[in-house]
Amino acid sequence: MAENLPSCRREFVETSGRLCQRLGLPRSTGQIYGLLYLSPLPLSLDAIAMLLSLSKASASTGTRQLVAWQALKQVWVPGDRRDHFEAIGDLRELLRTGYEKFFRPKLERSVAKMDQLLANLEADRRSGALSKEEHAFCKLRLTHMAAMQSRVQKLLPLAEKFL
Amino acid sequence: MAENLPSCRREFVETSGRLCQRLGLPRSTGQIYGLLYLSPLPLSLDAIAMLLSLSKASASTGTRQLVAWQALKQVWVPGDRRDHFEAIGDLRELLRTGYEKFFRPKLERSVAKMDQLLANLEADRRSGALSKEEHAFCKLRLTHMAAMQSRVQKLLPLAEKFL
DNA sequence: TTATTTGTTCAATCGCGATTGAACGTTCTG
DNA sequence: CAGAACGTTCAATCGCGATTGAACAAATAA
Repeated sequence: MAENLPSCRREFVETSGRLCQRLGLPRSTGQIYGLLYLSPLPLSLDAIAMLLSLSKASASTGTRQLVAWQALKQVWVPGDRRDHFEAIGDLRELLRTGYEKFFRPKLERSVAKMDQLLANLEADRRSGALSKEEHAFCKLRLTHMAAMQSRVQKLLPLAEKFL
Repeated sequence: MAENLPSCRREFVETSGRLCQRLGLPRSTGQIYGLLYLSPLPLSLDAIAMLLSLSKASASTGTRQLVAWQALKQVWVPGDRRDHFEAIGDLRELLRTGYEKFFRPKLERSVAKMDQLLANLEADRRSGALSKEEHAFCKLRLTHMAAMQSRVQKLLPLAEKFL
């Protein structure tokens, strides 16, 4: 990022990059979205790579990821055969699809996992690997956790409406 | 983790370890909490390290972290001068303090950052680094984001009550 | 056709933070 | 007192995933 971006945009790129990093996503992805979120004009891959001092490879994978998340859209710029990208500014919708594509599947798998754990618990009891007391204790804790899980599952759709 | 844990507990350790890993926390931390969450008896540092095949150093730092988050408590076991640890089973409270200690400070800093960005925006406008149109566009987007931020800030305390 | 531009893919590298082993201070024990 | 048990700290290492450079395919231009 050695380039001629206004300082507020440079700072925003840095911030959004770090945010993504904290969330466990590639920093470059956040930088790309940050760059385009404050860009009045759509930018080409080359421009993105140059403005952010990223390799073309990173820019390519990053943009495709972001398009898949519907955080960017590709726009056609007359007289230029390169793809151009612009940010989709609707953050609410972005959160919604993020939840759908990211959190929800994970939550559902965690619920399935919990079922599996509870089944395993009974199997261990039958095989004698767990004493009666140990079994009772684990069952209590696991069911408590399962209850919390389902509360979270119910909460998120509500949160979506609230935002 | 080469040890004599019942398979359901071994699996739970693995799962909670991976969960923490996904959340950007040390895997060992999740493993420790998972081990103790399903342990009817408090365990010593040595026992934790052995059962999880972790170094004493990891066990030490992990347990202290978890104690700081009020996810574990230290209990005294008569006739043993080692510290013993047991999990605090109240997950709701755990989430609450996690929010207080982890999310809230981060949110507040992000709000401060947003103010700074908006100030920077005006400075760039005055210095001529931003054209009138660019300034207007960025301001629109940033204020939109600020609004979303404050909605999230209002949501989280409500979510806490819901759970 | 050949040369150029554009974007993707993939093995290799790099950076960052978790993990470790060793050295340390402290507290207990004999 | 010396020696052992226990926990912590810290520099060094290790693992994992982001990032890259190069090779590639596809589309366009000359």
